[in-house]
Amino acid sequence: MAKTMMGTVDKALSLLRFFSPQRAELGLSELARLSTFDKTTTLRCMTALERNGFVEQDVLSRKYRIGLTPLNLAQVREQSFPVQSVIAPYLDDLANTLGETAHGTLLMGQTPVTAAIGEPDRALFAHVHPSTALPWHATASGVAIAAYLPDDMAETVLAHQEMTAFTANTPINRTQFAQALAACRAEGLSRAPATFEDEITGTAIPIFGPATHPIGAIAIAAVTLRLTPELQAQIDAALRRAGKEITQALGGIHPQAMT
Amino acid sequence: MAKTMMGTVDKALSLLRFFSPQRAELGLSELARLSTFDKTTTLRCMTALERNGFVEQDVLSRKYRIGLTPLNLAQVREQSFPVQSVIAPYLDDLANTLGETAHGTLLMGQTPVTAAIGEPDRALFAHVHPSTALPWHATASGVAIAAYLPDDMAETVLAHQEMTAFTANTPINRTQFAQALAACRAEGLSRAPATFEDEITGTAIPIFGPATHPIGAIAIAAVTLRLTPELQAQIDAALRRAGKEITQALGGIHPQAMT
DNA sequence: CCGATTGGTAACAATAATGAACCGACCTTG
DNA sequence: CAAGGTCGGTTCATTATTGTTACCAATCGG
Repeated sequence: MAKTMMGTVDKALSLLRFFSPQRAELGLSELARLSTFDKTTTLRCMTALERNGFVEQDVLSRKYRIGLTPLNLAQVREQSFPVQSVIAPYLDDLANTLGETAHGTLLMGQTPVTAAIGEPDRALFAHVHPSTALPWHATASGVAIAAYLPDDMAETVLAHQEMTAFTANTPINRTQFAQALAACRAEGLSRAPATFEDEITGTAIPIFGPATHPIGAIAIAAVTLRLTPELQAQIDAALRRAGKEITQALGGIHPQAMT
Repeated sequence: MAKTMMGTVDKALSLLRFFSPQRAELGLSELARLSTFDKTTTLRCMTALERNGFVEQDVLSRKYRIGLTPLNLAQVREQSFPVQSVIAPYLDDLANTLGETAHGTLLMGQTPVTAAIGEPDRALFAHVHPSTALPWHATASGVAIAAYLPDDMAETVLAHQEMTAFTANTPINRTQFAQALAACRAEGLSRAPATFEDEITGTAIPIFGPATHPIGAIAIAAVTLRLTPELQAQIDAALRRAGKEITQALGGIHPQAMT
């Protein structure tokens, strides 16, 4: 019974999620395959999206790409309730002072997506793909958000999780994942030692919205090799401070669990 | 047969268009009234949009606002097929050299929306609302785009036009509007002498996409009082040049009508 | 305390979405 | 060059999704 009861608008909207900087253009059949929707269903959704400027079609290749309407919506959002522009300066600051990559992840619908990046001014640093969806279980940001998700949402989100192993350290079953969540709740901070990419250690802290729900997270993606205990301590402290300030700046409220 | 039957996804998507910087938050009933959709229809659409992060609901006031997903989509779009970031520098340049407000309008779905603004460095200049929909008939940008729209789209767009009079000069019937379109096609440039706001004279030139369709326009909103014939000539020349360059930079093609 | 809002729900008839089969066009590939 | 695989797009009977009317509970303002 819990098979597939997705409204048509949900289908249409979810199709947009398959576009990313890496996959900026998608054909009809391609899109239908990815979404597991029928081809005609996909077509109708895309034409509806096109009518409203959410996607546009290349005249020659007939491939689809994100349209211009989202630009408008994003501007409206940022002008009235800025989030990205609030987080960005903190990330730049973190990256500069810590010398490692800082990135902000926002919860978009049901998936965490990298929304802003701050890169340190040095030759070698972790490279984070911008505007790309992140796996819940394998990233520090994902765990940090999931750890504080309200129960109902946590279930719907974690239910159909893939738990694919990106590295040897990636948690691949519910037990390991639950451990990571518990550890995060205990410390108020999530740690991802090479769970997503080898050589990179993630540390993340959630950002809260006005309902004590997490709306995202900020994280440091540090090169494991040069991650001394001292640096880790600096990262932890800096993240805690920045997280608190950002949550406050956005008018958010920490759940009582965190002091 | 004005009873347009719209698909459900169209309804959901069109609901998003009612949000603007001026009206950043909207309640359910409010939204239902604006859209003329039924209340429960509106509710179902909004919850679907919320599920996917296109809107979010204020916990206290239960009002809706644009969500975070559009931020992601906008980033994906600009990273792969930049438009806004291409136009913006031209606008700044135009504003500086001409001393009047320059603004870029992009065709989003069926409506032209201000996407970028360049303001001159002086005390008095025309103020253009950012991220706001523009009327087709009353603005130089609207006319410039409409004049080069493919026939099928022109019909669907112009069919249900309101033609409200903003000033004494606003074209208020199809004949006057058609005249403006013809004038624009003849000159390759549209002129709006106080058709939208008194004291402001608009001049616009369309920007073309790869299919020789207009995808938007750039315009100068000049203070009529100081608009000498010499300045108008400068504006015309600067717009023609910038329009050509932007169209080219975006990989667009001018229709043969324009040389 | 009242009537008029608000957001949200339940139920059913009617409409609109669905997906298998089909099409023509365009590639490779044998 | 014809076979076999794509591709985007169309048609149409079946069926599930949608819109509608009605009803609730909670605010709001006087």
